Amino acid sequence: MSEEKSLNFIEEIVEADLSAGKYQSILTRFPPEPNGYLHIGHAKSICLNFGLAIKYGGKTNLRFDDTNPSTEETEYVESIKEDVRWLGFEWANELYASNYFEQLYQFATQLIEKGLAYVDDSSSEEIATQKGTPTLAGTENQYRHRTVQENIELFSDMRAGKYKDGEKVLRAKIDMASSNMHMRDPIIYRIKHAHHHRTGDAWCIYPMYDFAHGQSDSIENITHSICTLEFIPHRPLYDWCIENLSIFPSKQYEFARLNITYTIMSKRKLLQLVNEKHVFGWDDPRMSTISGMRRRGYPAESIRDFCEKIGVAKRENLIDFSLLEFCVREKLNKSALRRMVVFDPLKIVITNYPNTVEFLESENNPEDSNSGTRTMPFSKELFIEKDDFMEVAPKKYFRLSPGQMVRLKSAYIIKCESVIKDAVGNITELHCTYIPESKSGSDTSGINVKGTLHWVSIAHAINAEIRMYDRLFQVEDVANAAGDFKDHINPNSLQVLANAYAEPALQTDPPTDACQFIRKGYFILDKDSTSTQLVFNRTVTLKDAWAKEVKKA
RNA sequence: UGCCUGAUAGUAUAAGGGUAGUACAACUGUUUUUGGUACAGUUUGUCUUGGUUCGAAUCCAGGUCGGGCAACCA
Repeated sequence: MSEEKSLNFIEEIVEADLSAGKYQSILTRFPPEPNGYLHIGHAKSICLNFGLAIKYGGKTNLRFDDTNPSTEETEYVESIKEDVRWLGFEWANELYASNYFEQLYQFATQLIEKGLAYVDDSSSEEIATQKGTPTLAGTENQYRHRTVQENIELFSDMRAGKYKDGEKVLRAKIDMASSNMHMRDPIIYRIKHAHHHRTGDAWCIYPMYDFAHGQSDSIENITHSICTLEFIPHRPLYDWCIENLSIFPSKQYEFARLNITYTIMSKRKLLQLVNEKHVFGWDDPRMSTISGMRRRGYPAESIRDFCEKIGVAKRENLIDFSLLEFCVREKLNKSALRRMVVFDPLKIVITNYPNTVEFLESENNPEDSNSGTRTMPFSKELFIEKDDFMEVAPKKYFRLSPGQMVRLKSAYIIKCESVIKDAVGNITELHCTYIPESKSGSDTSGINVKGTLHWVSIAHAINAEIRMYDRLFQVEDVANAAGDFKDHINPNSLQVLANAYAEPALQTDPPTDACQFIRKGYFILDKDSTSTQLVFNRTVTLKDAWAKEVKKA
């Protein structure tokens, strides 16, 4: 039982319960409301719930918390299932709180019969007023003293559709003076003449979260019901319902939700970004949604690894976005195919190279000896990156400049002989010479150069559109920044490069996973690609020590 | 001026009365046909005041600061 990695507080609880014989095995659940797409915060919960079951030999249910028909849709159910599966998890049962509507109705009736629930005719404003404030006790109203029989009939009439929305509610009769606001006779059923995505028009009353969640856990025999910190004040009510209904005692445990710098983690705000067209959709690669990250090229393994690294605790946290990027790079460095793409071209002519084409071999991934090689056409006229040449080079600049030599990756060492300019003095091309005996793999030149550049043969290059993403927000702590969160949107979060020049392998053999454009970063083919136009999303840049050096100067 | 929570490097997370450790970030080097990777190293920390103890991040008491709670949302 003593592993190297220390346990988080929930794992400790589970191990204690198991070793005390409280449970033979554990059952957890992931309970999203189908009113939006899943985001990286949900991934933390998914990894926790499913991870616990895997680690301790239990099971996990996927349960849709669909008790509010006005916000929920089947589209969301489908996306949630896709995202959980993509993350690499399989649920034991696909369930819905709406499966239990009849059972929940019976539970409510039982409470009424025990004198623990009553129908209240007050308006929502009246109920709010009577509730008091955190420092002022609430007051009881006349409806609280209705008889059991009267309540049974009224509740039955509510179900039968005799009342309009808001006319009546069912409340638990607990304590209007409780220091916990949630215990001041919480509403447990409301009237909503709305179409439900699963039960259709069968119901016009719907249970509130507090009367559905715990009971659903209990019905499923969930042993450990894990949720976020804001539900701590609900726990006494969760336990109250289970106790007064005498049903299976599921237990609720709370952990701190995930926050990441420069991003938002709220379904409501994410929906706003989509509706107000600040992004192109739920799966926009800049979004913190699972689908956005998938489209961006983040591997599921990286997201799981990230969730493992951030840990589980009760303290509020704000995780550096760079940790997520680290996880992505760490995985992709090992698995991504290497390719060459020139973003901003500068033509070079190798004056002493014949008018022929040579196919040079280049490794697909130096980190993976099983990844093999590919060939790249090499010719007299090439493109290199404009950034990789400076007419007047500063100290420690290892790239090309007049009279200097560099290696072209997997090809030859070249020397810049002259700079060709147009009438206004713009550099139009470079004339270089190559060292024939410096060919990669059979270099006998004895020359050592500091810089290695990526390149493409102009005649063979194919066109590609590159979409480069940056953080969506400009402030670290978006949720707590002053003003509206939309004031902090980064106006440059997307830069599109319409004409990049890619090596032919990218077209003849399009990669399905993210690949590395050497010296540029990791990129993945986007679904917007067509047979004639490749479109790539930048997943993440490479670390760039030179950029840092330049910044310092 | 209520109730509930929490506080360990810049950010997270361990140490459960006995060496404050790990990861990311930052910074130095070494290696390198990616200024990538890999490797080696450096910097930075127990909110505060008392108490118990041979010994406290850990136990006790007070304070300070942060978060949550008054939706017919979840």
